[in-house]
Amino acid sequence: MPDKELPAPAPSPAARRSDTTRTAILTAARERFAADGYERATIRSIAKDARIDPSMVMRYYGSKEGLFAAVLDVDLRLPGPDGLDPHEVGRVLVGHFLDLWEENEVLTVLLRVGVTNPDGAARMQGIFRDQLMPVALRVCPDPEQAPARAALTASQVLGMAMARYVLRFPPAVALPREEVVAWLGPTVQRYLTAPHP
Amino acid sequence: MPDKELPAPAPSPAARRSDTTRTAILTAARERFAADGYERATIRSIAKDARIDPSMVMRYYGSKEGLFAAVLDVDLRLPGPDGLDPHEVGRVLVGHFLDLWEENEVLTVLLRVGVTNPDGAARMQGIFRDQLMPVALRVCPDPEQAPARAALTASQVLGMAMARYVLRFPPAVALPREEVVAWLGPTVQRYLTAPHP
DNA sequence: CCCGTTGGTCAACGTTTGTTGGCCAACGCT
DNA sequence: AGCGTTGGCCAACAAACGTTGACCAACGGG
Repeated sequence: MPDKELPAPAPSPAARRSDTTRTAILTAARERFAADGYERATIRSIAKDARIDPSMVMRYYGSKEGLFAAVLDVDLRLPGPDGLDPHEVGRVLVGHFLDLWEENEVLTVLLRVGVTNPDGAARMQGIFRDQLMPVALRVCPDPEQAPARAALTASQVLGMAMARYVLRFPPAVALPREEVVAWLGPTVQRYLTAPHP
Repeated sequence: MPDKELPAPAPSPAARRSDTTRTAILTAARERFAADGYERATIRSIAKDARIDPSMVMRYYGSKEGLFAAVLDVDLRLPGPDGLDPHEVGRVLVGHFLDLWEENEVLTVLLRVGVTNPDGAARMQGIFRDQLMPVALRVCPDPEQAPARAALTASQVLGMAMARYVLRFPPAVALPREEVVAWLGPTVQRYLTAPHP
């Protein structure tokens, strides 16, 4: 038998018996990547958290980078054209991002790895371009300014996430959610809709 | 590592014959740490950049963490009580931070490592607390709100630095300096001096 | 001139990393 | 029952890392 039949019995998204293990790995990886960043999160530690053998990670995700890519499938679920009151877009966006950041650690992973790893930075650029820019295009007065205004918005949102969830500056952590919205909402509102200063 | 008896012939800042090598190491380390982050910047690669032997790094800085600590001696040189027009503090601070960020890579190192490494985050908190908070205390109306207002300021400044110098979002990089000041200046001004919303 | 001090190189160490292949147990069809 | 397929573990690999200590070369005061 010179020809080896590859395992490949279920290339389709059928339910596999190993799905529980797969998601256990994914969950542990998300936590480890969020806590330690890309380089310090080792496959061995992820495997230990998931209570399986390190070699299983390789089997199911090919490599550390493959696992990382699987973790980083992020959908910001930004509001569509409806539900976007142009007068409230600032507060709405800030609140939405706070929700996202506290709902799970994916965004922390993204930020931590985007800062460390060039591939992570590229992925972050992609998410910014594909998900935040359209919102800016919809609400800002001059479409030509949309990229700049989206970038300004991103800078403020990312900065607060940084101070609050990654660096954990005590005053930023202590700030109640509604107060963050009250401060940052008008800023984002201005970045997106105010006339060019 | 308290105080071991180093060869210590010149514990005082006297001129040593090896100073050129020492600064060569420090320069190479700053660039490598800025480009690669703490974990990926290896002592071997730093030594190769400085064209010396890896063991010299150990000799002069004790360990990788020692070298890292030597790199991270950051003085933001924020303006003192004089030269702080309360009506212009926003624009002044934003401009000053842009200067700092473009003058050398130390702040990029700090941010990159602050995000990855817990010690780096601690150091960043220290710089924030010791250097930015006093400014907020001086210009903001209610001293009790100073920490929160300083944190808000830090979030916006850090976020822009992130988007522009670390993640390199194209629209953020393309923004001319004066436009960044025009957009972010009023924001910081409001965070520091406007009445609580 | 001699010799202690300093600047620097070389080769090796022990660990940890991502990754691989072989082996065994449980399943599910016929 | 029989047997191929799948899920999982174990032991090992090579490479790269931080770190160490032995060794040599040049300097400089007595």
